Amino acid sequence: MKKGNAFFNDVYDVVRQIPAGRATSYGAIAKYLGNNRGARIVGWAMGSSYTQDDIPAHRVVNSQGELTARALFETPTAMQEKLEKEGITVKNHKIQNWKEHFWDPEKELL
DNA sequence: GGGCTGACTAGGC
DNA sequence: AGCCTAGCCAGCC
Repeated sequence: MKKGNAFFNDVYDVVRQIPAGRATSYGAIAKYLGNNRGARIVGWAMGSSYTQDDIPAHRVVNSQGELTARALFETPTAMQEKLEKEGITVKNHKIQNWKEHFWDPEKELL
């Protein structure tokens, strides 16, 4: 059995299944994959592949609904605009009504 | 093979 | 309430 290589694949697969207008957190994905403490790996895994158009990285934020990844985007506002374009209200780089926009893979993908 | 790093999270001060 | 520290896991040098 291979190592975390599958973990990366799982992360991409989950992120791709995130519906528009919704967002999830690294911790949620990590927990869904079995690594509730491996949230950093999730973010890093995508950080290494956020360049792929198949992965809506802008729909993945931290547990606070904060757009922590905007710094890696081409522009610091690209992430926010993408989310707003999908119907998510973003204020001060944070998702408003985060609880309502939160997309839990454990509940949706279960 | 050991150590560092990282889009995190939760707890402590 | 805000800042700091510790923990965890997987890839890369």
